Amino acid sequence: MPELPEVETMRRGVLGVVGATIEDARPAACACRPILVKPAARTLARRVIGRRIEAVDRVGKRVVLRLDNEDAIVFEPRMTGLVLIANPPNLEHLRFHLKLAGGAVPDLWYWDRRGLGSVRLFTTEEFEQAFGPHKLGPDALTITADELRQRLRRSRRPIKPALLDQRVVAGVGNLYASELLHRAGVHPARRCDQITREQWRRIHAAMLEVLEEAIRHEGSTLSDGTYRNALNESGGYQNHHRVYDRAGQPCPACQTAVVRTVQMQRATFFCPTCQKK
DNA sequence: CCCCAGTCCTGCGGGC
DNA sequence: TGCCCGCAGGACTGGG
Repeated sequence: MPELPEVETMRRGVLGVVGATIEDARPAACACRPILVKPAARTLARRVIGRRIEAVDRVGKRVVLRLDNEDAIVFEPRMTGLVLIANPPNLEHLRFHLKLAGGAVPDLWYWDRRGLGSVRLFTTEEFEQAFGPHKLGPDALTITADELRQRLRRSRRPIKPALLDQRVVAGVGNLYASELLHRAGVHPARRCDQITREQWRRIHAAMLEVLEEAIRHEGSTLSDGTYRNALNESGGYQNHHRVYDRAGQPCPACQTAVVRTVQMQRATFFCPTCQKK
């Protein structure tokens, strides 16, 4: 479930690799089915060994290691992936190992229980192809209210699934979409083309507030316990959720029971009192 | 272009 | 108590 706050927390947690040189890069010695590594592990290793890590960035829900030849290693955690500089939750699902020298931290690991994530190496051209403006919208932390509105105001889609579209805005996932719409007081099924300017302003403000607050709490670790920060510690924002995974429990604002619905085959949570259709 | 269903994967919780 | 099915939702594919 890593969304923007969780991936940003991972990114901050591994900043110590900046300045390190890559000594080796290989799939971890585990018994599990291999994840997607592109190009193939041997080629990837040949191209990154000896390279210095210049920066750690985030693009949407991915962690990006910028190398000194302008190539980029991109970790995409999808549902259950973690970028770690400490012991992983278990050895069984350890997927990839970057052996480092000369940084402020030992080594960097990619762990992924379900294995839906990937480790990929991109040239600048390939990176632009994959994550350029035609593929990925502006980041949720930097998009303006007007930009968000312009991108959706003519769409007939309901607002909640629209916020999950990474071409519209990058970083929002299922959990924070429900949370931010509750804070904005907008019903998740409200059609984008029927949302007022004032509501767009509130949606944008709530998006920033929720994401920044979640980053301050180092993300949400749900009941399955999968998400951890780079040091394999739980996040804390799950204790501040107002609607997500709280069906039947009282809305913190008005005590009405939170409702669970399904949109686009995904669970949506909202308060029928605070979020009128 | 716009929108949506289906797909991958594993662990777990609910129901019987 | 044990087993099985369905669900969790990232991003991508293909079709209408």
